[in-house]
Amino acid sequence: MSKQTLLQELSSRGLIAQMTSEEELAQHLDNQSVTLYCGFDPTADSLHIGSLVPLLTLKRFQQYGHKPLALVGGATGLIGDPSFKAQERKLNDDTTVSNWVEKIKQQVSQFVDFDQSANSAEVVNNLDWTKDLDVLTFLRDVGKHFSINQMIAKESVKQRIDREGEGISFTEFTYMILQSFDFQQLNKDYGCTLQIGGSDQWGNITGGTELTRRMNGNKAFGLTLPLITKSDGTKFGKTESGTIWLSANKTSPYAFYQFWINSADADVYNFLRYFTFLSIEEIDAIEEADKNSEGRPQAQSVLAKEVTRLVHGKAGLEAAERITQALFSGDFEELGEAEFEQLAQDGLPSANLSAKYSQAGDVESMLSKIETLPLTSVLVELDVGLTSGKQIKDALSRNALMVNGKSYGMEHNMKASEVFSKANAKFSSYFLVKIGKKKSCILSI
RNA sequence: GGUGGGGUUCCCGAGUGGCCAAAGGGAUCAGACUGUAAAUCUGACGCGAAAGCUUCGGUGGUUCGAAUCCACCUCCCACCA
Repeated sequence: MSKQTLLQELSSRGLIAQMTSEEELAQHLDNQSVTLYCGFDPTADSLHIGSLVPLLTLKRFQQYGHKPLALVGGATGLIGDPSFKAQERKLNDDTTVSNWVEKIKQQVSQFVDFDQSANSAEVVNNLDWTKDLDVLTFLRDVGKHFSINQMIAKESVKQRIDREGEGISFTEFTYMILQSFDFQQLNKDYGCTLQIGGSDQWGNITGGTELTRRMNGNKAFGLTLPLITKSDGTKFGKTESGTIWLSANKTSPYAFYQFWINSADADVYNFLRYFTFLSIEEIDAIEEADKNSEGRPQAQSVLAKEVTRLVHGKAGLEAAERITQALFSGDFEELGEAEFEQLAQDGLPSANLSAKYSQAGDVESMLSKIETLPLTSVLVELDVGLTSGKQIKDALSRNALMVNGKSYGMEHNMKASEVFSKANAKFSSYFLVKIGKKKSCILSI
């Protein structure tokens, strides 16, 4: 690793949005191993790729010898962060949240090292120090340090307050105080002097540095990461099938890999800087090479490969590549019988027709059953990632429904039994169904 | 508690008695062109293969006919107390 400082590296990756007292922070980080933290609130049973940048940044700090604390918001998750949210959010009940906390703890753990060395990472839960805090103590010892005037002036809640037709509850308004209290607490217990987070967290973070100064008399720092944006202005991290999650149960490694491979040219080099540990030089080299070559850039596949490996490991990456290879680079004719099984296991949606449409599970009665059904409803009922008959109808009307390489049109809609006949099946039992270019599934009979 | 303003299909947002499954925009999907890009063009976008069916916070009512009018309820917001 070159003799660049951490802050220089972060900045050349475009990973710094704002920081408190830059000069002092640079010194602080150069002179010693610093304990820093970043919070992750449990708003679902998994984190999504929006949390990936802070997670990886924690690791970058650790690589430079600093000690990361990953805070899971068992307490703050019960309240809900109002920062830059247009609307008041629904409260989740405490058993749900504590379930989520457990899952997220695990997830967070895979991104930092717990090697027990001096800068070994730790996971903490802010419920541990807030659950026994009583209201009066909180109001007297903590609340007294906050000025409402300042709080309502913060950009993160200002638009909520100003916006016609919306308001903010005291509960959410207090979120900032809780998060500030976390920082102060970690400062006291772990000597934590730096908090990082998304740029939407700036207000909450500076609240924490202030409180730490007032309550503990210690200097603390904050650093925020940029909001990841896409060149076309649409929201990063969402696709038609919804959010891209880090959990393999919610977003398969294959789908995850596909998400990255579909990055726009205008974004992909930035994403390489944000989401991978490739050096700046390597990334620049890729960009240069792509510029000089005709046709398809290699950046997307490098990105997909790197990030998928980070999140889903080697096995997950291999599965994703196997499916991608089978579906996109030419002919599936070369797939062997075992590979059909493998694709289903690797995360391509799959279903068994006989099991669904025949009580005895035999092919004959299945075929006679689907004889009367339109393809559109068969494919939807099989629950292989096709949510609406409209999608299929649309594909049929353009002959874009491919079953084992053969395309079908609207005239086949009432001929499901013909399409899925034994004669058409690969190895007498498999169908690779493609709807359009990018949606596929495996059916067996 | 009072006064006023609101709740429309994923989101924003038109629509104030029939021509409304409901304008427009965004997002999304598909096709053509491509590189599983971008841009552009085309189509879809409540459910349904279709005939048709179900919607405009809820329940009742007026009417031949209601997202639109009336009553009550409910939730949200602002201001006042």
